[in-house]
This record gives sequence, structure tokens and C-alpha cells, in this order.
Amino acid sequence: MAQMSKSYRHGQILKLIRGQAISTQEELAAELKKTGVETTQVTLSRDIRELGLVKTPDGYRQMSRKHGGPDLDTILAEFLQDVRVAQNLLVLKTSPGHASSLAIALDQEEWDEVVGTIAGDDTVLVIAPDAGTAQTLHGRLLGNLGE
Amino acid sequence: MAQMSKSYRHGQILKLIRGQAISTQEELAAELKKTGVETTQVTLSRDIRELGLVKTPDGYRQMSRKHGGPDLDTILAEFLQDVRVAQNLLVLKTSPGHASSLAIALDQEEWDEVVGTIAGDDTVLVIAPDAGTAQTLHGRLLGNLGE
DNA sequence: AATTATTATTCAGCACTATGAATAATAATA
DNA sequence: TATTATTATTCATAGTGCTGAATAATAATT
Repeated sequence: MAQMSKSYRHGQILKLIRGQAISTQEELAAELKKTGVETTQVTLSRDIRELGLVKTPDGYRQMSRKHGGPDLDTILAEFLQDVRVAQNLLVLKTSPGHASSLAIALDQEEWDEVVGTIAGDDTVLVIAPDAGTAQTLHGRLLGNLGE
Repeated sequence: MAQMSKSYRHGQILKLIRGQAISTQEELAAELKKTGVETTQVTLSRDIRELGLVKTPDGYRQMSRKHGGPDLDTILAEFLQDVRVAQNLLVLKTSPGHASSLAIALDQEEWDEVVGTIAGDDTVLVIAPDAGTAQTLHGRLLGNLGE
């Protein structure tokens, strides 16, 4: 049992720092090893930055609500199957069951052009302030895919 | 606008074959080009196999409900953050908003050991027939991660 | 059966992600 | 200030996913 995924490691890091005071990256590496996750200080330095952890007198803590999921580009590439515009709305289609993953990834970008999203099973409704902005969003989403 | 994601291309393929009779992979390539997706017969041959399309007198059709999303290993690697067992239940934690993606990926595997799943925001409840099987599943899920 | 059309597969290459060794930079301690 | 501890960054590498050119295999047509 050598390697675990980055996501799983992040989950275990958060779990550990919530339960105990861990003050150094090597200490964290040792605690992670106990959960079956083997990694080095280098990787943990990166993880800590990605998770937005800060060092307090009580050890590492999560200050922001940084969620640690994949970024929007990754999610778009993996799940987005169609984009249609209807006035100030965009209808995004995903592979079945994956709409909420896409919606949350989009929400977390906090684009000004997105008023809100509603996710179903394979459809995300994206609300834009107006039709023109909806068109802009259409281009932007597909543009992300094309790069 | 050179390349689109595989997922988007799959979405456009399904959309095209639902709307018209397309009988050859080169014809499909030409129609895809009109939607902004440039690709070759080689890639489409692969896509057609992955999507489980069959050739009918009316062109390519989708016969099975093959969903075309990422496979379970990919989803586990990306989203799974913790696994806990409680009797015949497993509680899977994901990064927020991604529980249903994980649940659907698991459902699609159709493991005998999984009676059913319930997905929330960041938690998937997996129901096993008994506590022993729940333990087996625990090992299997983490084993997938470790390979 | 020969030819052409279509599809599937092999091989090569590229891009991207993730990780660790080594080291640089920074912080803490004496 | 010197030393030690801790963290961040650079460089290199491995693995994975994906794609297309070339070609092999198969199917359809003449």
C-alpha cells in the first residue's frame, strides 16, 4: 500500500489537523503514515498551500473554506458534454450524475457573470444577468475547453 | 479553437446521431467539425466503442445506456477523501459537492457487494448486505486508490 | 475475385499531473 | 551572530491519458 490519491491525502490531512495539534510537516508525514498514506515533506508543503492551511499555536488549521476539489478546467474537461444558451440562461449538459460536481466547481470560481446555478442529474442551469452575458459565458466555457 | 475535451466530443457525437443518420466515421468527423470539434476517424473509432454505439440502417445508434463518464478509479482518485465503516454501512467523504459523482460511478460498476447508495453533498452512504462485506468494500475502495 | 470503402489497431509522441531528491529560503533557537 | 529547524522551490522523472499517422483487418461493392 504505497500511494494514495492526492484527494484522499487531503481528506486525511484535514481529519488529522482537526483532531490534534500538528506543528511541523514532518510530524504530519508521520501521522499520515499511520493512516496508510506515505508521503514526504515536499508534497505536504504543497498540500498545505493548496488547502490554505495556516500555522497557529495549536498547530495547522484551516482558516479559509478552501475546498480542495479539482479546478473548473478539470471538471469541464471531464464532464461537460453540451452548452446551450436560451436568453439569459445557459443549459450545461454533463454525463449523467455529474451535474452537481460541475455546478460546485463553477460556483467556487465566483465569476461575476454567474448570478447562480441549479444542478439536477445531468443538467446545470446557469443564470446570467442578461442574454449578452450568457453569450459571453458560453464562449468562456467552451474557450476553457479548447485550451 | 483546435481541441475539445473527450467528454464534450462524446456529448456532441450523441447529439448528432440522435438528430441525423450518420453512417460512416468520416461523415461523423465532418459533422463534428461543424460543431467546432476537430478530430479524426481514429479517435472516433475509439469513441464509438466507448459509447457502445452500433451501426444500424439509420446510422449509428446508442443501444446500451452506456454513460460515457469517467470510470470509478478516476473518480475515486479525484474525489474520495475518507472511508469509514459502521456495521453494514460505509460512509464515503468527498470534496464538497462531489458526492453524487462518486455515487453514480459506484452504481455503474454494479458490484454485487453494494446493495445501494445514497448521496448527499459531500457524503455517500454505501449499503452493504452485512458488516463483513462492508469491510471487504472498504479494502477494495482503498485498494483501488493504492494502485 | 478484385477493388474500394470502412473500421480497428499499433506505434509514436505530446501534454499534463504528481511526486521526491536536492537545495534554497525562511524562521526559530541558542 | 551562528546554528538548527522548518518550509518552499527547483529540477528531474514516472505514469497516465489522449491523439493522429500509418497500417492491418474487415466489410461492402463491382
